[in-house]
Parts: sequence; C-alpha cells; structure tokens
Amino acid sequence: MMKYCYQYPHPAVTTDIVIFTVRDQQLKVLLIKRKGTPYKGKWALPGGFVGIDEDLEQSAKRELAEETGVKGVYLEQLYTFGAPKRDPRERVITVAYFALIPSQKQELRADTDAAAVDWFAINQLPNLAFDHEHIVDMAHQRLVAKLDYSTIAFQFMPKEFTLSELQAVYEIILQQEVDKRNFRKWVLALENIEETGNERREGPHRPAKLYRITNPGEVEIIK
Amino acid sequence: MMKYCYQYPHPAVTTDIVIFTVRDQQLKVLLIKRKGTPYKGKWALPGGFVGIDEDLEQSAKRELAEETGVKGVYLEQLYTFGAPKRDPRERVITVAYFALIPSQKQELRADTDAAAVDWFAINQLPNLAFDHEHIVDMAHQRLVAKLDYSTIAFQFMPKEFTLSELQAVYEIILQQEVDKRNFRKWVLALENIEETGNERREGPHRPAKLYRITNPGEVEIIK
DNA sequence: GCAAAAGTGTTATCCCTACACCCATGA
DNA sequence: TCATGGGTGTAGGGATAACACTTTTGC
Repeated sequence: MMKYCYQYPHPAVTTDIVIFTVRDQQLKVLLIKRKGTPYKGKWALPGGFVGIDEDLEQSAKRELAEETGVKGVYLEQLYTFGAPKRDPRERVITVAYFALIPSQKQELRADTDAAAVDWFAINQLPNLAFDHEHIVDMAHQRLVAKLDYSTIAFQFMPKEFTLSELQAVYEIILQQEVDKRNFRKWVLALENIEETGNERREGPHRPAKLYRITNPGEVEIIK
Repeated sequence: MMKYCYQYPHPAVTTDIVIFTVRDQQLKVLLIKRKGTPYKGKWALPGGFVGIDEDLEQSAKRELAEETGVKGVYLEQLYTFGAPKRDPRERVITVAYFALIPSQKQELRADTDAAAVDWFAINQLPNLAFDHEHIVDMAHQRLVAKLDYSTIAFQFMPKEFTLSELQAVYEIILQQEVDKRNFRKWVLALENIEETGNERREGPHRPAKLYRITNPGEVEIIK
C-alpha cells in the first residue's frame, strides 16, 4: 500500500485555482464543496495533487476541469504556499493559480471529487478549508492591482460586449464609479479592442455597438 | 535506507535563490559551483531541498547561508518551476526566490555543499545546471520591471551612499542614461531616503552628501 | 588655476481628470 | 412623446522630460 519510498521525506504538492467571474453585479469566486476528508463538507478552492509526471499548470487545468467542468482558461501562477501545518494530513505545498472567465462561458458541473460547485461573492465567502481564504485574498489583491496596469479585466468579457458592460466590470472590481467619457477614451486608444460591426438593441434606448478583444488571452501591460 | 514511504508518488521540493548585486559597473548574480551530482562542477543557483517541517522562505534562507555565507537578506518569491524533466534524478519542483544585496555587504565563503562561490555578470553567465538560466532570466525581468514602479533598487545600496552612486545603479540595470536633475528631483521627493549629514570627499572635486534609506527592507510601490 | 564630479531651476509637453448634453430607440 | 441607456469634446492642472551652468574640492 505504501509503495513509493524515498531516502528523505517528501512533501506532497498540489495546485489550487482561484477562478473569478463577474456576475449579478458582483465579483465572484468559484468554490467546490469537499467530498472527502479533511474538511469534508467545507467549501474550498478547486485543486488537487500534482501527478508525478505532470506539469504544474497541466495539473491545475486538469483539476479544474475534473472538479468544476471549467475548461480552456488562461491560468496565471499566483504564489506558492507552503507553511508546514497548512494541511493536517501531511506536509502539503500548493502552487496557486488564478484566472478570469466570462460569466456565461460554461455551465458548472460537480464531478467526482466535489459534492457541489458554486459561485460566491468575494465579500460573502463561506468559511473555507485549509488556508484558502488567504489564497483568495492574495488573488483578489493581485487582480485589483493588475486592473491598473494591464488589460487583464478584458478576460472577463464574452466574445461580444458593449463598452458599458466593460465599464461595469471595472466599477464592480474597483468598487467605485468610473467616468464614462474618460473610460471610453482610454479603452478605444488601446489596440486590442475593435468594433465587431454588430449592435445590441435591448430596451427603449439607442442600440449599443458591440466590441471584441482582438487578441484573447494576451494581457497587455500598459501605462 | 528508503524509509519514507507514501501511498502515492511524491515529488521532491527545493528552493533556489537568485541574488543580485551591482559591482564593477555591472549587474551580477551569485552562483555556486556544484560539488555533488548531477551537474557536478557546473555553476548553479544556490538552493536545495526543503526540510519536511521547514517553511519555504526559511529553507531558502538556510540554503543561501549554508552555501554562500550570505545572511539577512529580504527574499521575495519569484515563481515556482515544475517541468517534469527539469531534474534528471527524480521529479523536483523548485520554488525560486530573489533578493538584492549591496556589493560590499558580505564576503562569500564556499561551504559544505559548494566547491566555489562567485559573482557573474548577468550578460556573461556560464552554462548553468538544470533550468537555472531560465530562472535567472525571469528574475532579471522582474527586477527591471520593478525598477519602474517601486523602490526595490534601494536594496542595492549600502548604509550610506551618494545620489550619484544610486543613479549609477539605475543606469546599470536599465542599460541607459538617466537625467541627473530629474533623477535627483524624483529621489528626493520620496519619503524613504534622507541625508545622513555626512559627506564623502574623494578626489579633486566637490564632496558628495551621503544619504541613507529610512526603512530598509520596505519596498515602496510608486507611480 | 584647472580638472573633475556635485549640485541646482525653468520651460514645454503630454496625460489625466472633471464635467453636461444630444442621440436613437421601444413602448 | 417620453423614458432609458448610448454616445460624444474640451479645458485646466499636474506630472514628466528636456536642457546648461555654477560650486567645491585636490593637486
């Protein structure tokens, strides 16, 4: 049963993934309800053990797909957490990743390792297993910081979107209002956004032009 | 001999440390010559295995001290590298850290695990063991990026220094000239630098005022 | 007195911010 | 025609960038 033996003790290595989306006017995080021990029944970040011949990012993608059904996202490495007692079972070092997805991108499905999957507003998180609250905090800080000097928030947007929708995303994450004219001036000066030629008409007002990201997955560093 | 056994295979985890300094008008990296296999006799980053109950940053500090004699530096986590074949012995995942030290801070001494220790100019590195060249590249990119929006470069300075010396550090890392008046205006507007009241007289010219960092170890995020 | 690095201000330019009204539509 | 969100320009202030001469010293 205990058949993998080493001359010196080895820690276990996992990946955990913080997936953000913007939905119902809130910044939300994807969590799973743990099926196994420890912390059975508690909410936690999706993640799990790294295969012995598996690349770290591959591992994160696999766990994310297995536990939540989410696929095809651009992961960014966040930080590696390795406090000796962070897992009660054994020494576990976790490499945390984060990513942003458009809210309507895919339906969630709880899979083998998870009893449930759901979105939680960042400021209304349940108690989390392990040090996952700390991980979410750091991911949140990183996200807010990156809004300022990159186009990372564009990853929240679906294929086609209006400038008002994009502005709403910024306002929700920054928790403050943004000037409409300055925002549009700034966005339209960037080179990675363009009109699709289509418009959306919904409601008793002027139709909105639709835009697309020209290089999805690329995060432009700006300013 | 192989007495640490697990139900599933476990990777080994190491830390590696990229230490920068500015010396002889060049940006330099601290390397050790490997005493053991693999890559025996090759130059590599200082680093080694994480103790099973040891914090990651602790481990990096310990290895650095053991192998090079360098102590008391402020480490920042850089990135975690885990490609499956990056070490020929077994699966090894390494958490890389980086730090900056003043050039005259401490004398180096090769210790138990290292046959030699020395500084190498960043653009004249020898062939390195493992994927350490990749790690150094990433640390270098991070350093250059941080010059722009933080006071990280102040960590290169000794207790007392002149503004010309500080400017030279910026010019060496950025590989371009900096305007003297604008640079001084910018530095003196910061709150974490102050005159010591002393001056340095060396050579047939006006003596230079000496400055100190008011909060050593703190990296201010600016702009 | 001369060579060498230290030290010092002003101006022009660009970018960011603040701010208010007309437009196109569905009902 | 009215209510609703979409769309647009300009002016002022603050920060950044360019630029050259005087000061203090050792020899």
